Amino acid sequence: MKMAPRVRFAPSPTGALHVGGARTALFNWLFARHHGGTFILRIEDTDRSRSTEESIEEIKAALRWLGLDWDEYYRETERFPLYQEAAERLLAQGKAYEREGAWWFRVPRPGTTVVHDLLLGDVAYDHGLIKDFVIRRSDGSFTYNFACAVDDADLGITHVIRANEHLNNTPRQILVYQALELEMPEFAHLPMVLSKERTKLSKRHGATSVFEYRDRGILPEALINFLVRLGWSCGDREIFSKEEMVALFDLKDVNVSAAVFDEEKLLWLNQHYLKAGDPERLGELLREFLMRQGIVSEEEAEAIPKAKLAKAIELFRERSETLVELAEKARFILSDRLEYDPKGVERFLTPEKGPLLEGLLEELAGLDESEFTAPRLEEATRAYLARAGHQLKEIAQTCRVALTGKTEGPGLFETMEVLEKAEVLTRLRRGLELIRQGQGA
RNA sequence: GUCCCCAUCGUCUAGUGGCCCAGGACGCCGGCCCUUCAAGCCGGCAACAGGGGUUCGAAUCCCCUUGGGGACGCCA
Repeated sequence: MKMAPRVRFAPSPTGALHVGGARTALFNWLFARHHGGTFILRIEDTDRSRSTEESIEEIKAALRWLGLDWDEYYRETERFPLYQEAAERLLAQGKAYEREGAWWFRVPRPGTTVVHDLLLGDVAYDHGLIKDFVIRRSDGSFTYNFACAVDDADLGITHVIRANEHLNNTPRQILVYQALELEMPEFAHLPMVLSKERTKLSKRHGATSVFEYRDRGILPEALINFLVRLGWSCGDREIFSKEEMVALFDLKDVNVSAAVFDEEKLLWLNQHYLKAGDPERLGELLREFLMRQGIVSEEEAEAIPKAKLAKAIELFRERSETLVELAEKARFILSDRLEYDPKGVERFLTPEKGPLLEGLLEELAGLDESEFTAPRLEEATRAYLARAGHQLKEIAQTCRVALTGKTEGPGLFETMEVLEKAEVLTRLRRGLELIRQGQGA
């Protein structure tokens, strides 16, 4: 029986959590959860000049938003004595030396260090190519390659799962383990996530931070599902709930070549989760989104009935890829301030449609409020149209523009249902008014 | 420049020597449905980087070339 694994995600708090880091965190989290192990969040803030408290909080918030919970939490700046003791030991043993105030690790030469990578196999490094490196800066702080190895050993990390860009650091860390006679973890270097320009992800290439995607209306479950497929696969499957990922995830199904972050596919997944999710829950996400983006005030957002938001989700999720789009499309039901599409008005609110629209208005006015359900509305409308000798398609768009200001949207009768009787009559009358104005002009 | 990693449709990938004149998904194109836009359904286009080996047989193994990416800090 193997020991339960202990893995860590070790970001440096020098900025927002970006999607590449999120992917690394996800793989570590999945590995831990799949094997019933421990997932540790360790903040690598040994570079005090570049680390900020804001970044730490944002990274934690982003991980929580993604649903990646950690079991243990550490900050390297709080573990100073550990590094100090280890560094002094190396100095005393002559495995490190001081020069110009900094402490340097003495790389044994000649020699070779082989990284036994779980994904890549053996990778050999000639010590002739590895320069001595600083372990303790002249200001007394410790460097990454040193603190990282000491920490991983001290925390009993069993598997170091990190991005491929760290592969070349690994021999140095192995040297530290050996010099300190520490037990070594397994290593697994993940393929990089590349921008669509095929370069390392950075702020230069548009949205890269997790929260930027959130603010662009991406659902956390969509982002997680998208990220897990960057380097991991399970036959032909594309859709995975978090529980399914945990059950299915295995390092042996992780590949080794870099993956490009394809936003089109993210958008498709996002719409998938929009369509598949519980309307009430998504409705609440929409409420938060409306608030956070300042689309409506906090008071307004809180005043919107739960049922109405759920209805907005149901009506618009088949025609929206993101919450941004959905919020925009659903505006006409969340607010009575209509914005008419000029082209739609010009094309459909025309004089010859007047009489038919007016007739429909009268017909609907005769209906009881309780009859404002999509099926009943359709029945009544079709009956009226049949009597008048017209077809639905002759009036549908006119009606839609009057009700929503737009030429596209959900089914006409569903739209009427969600608007309810009073609002439908008001807007239809306003539409008639616009027709008359158009005539006069 | 040096070192390291990688190489299947535009993109994410399946494939682990014969089941592959290469499968799925996104995107794209066409059709159906239809009160609009979508969604859905059906169909289509599209790849084993090149060259050498190994083998009865290579997308799968080896070598070279080319291409891509990453690392070369008292950053992580």
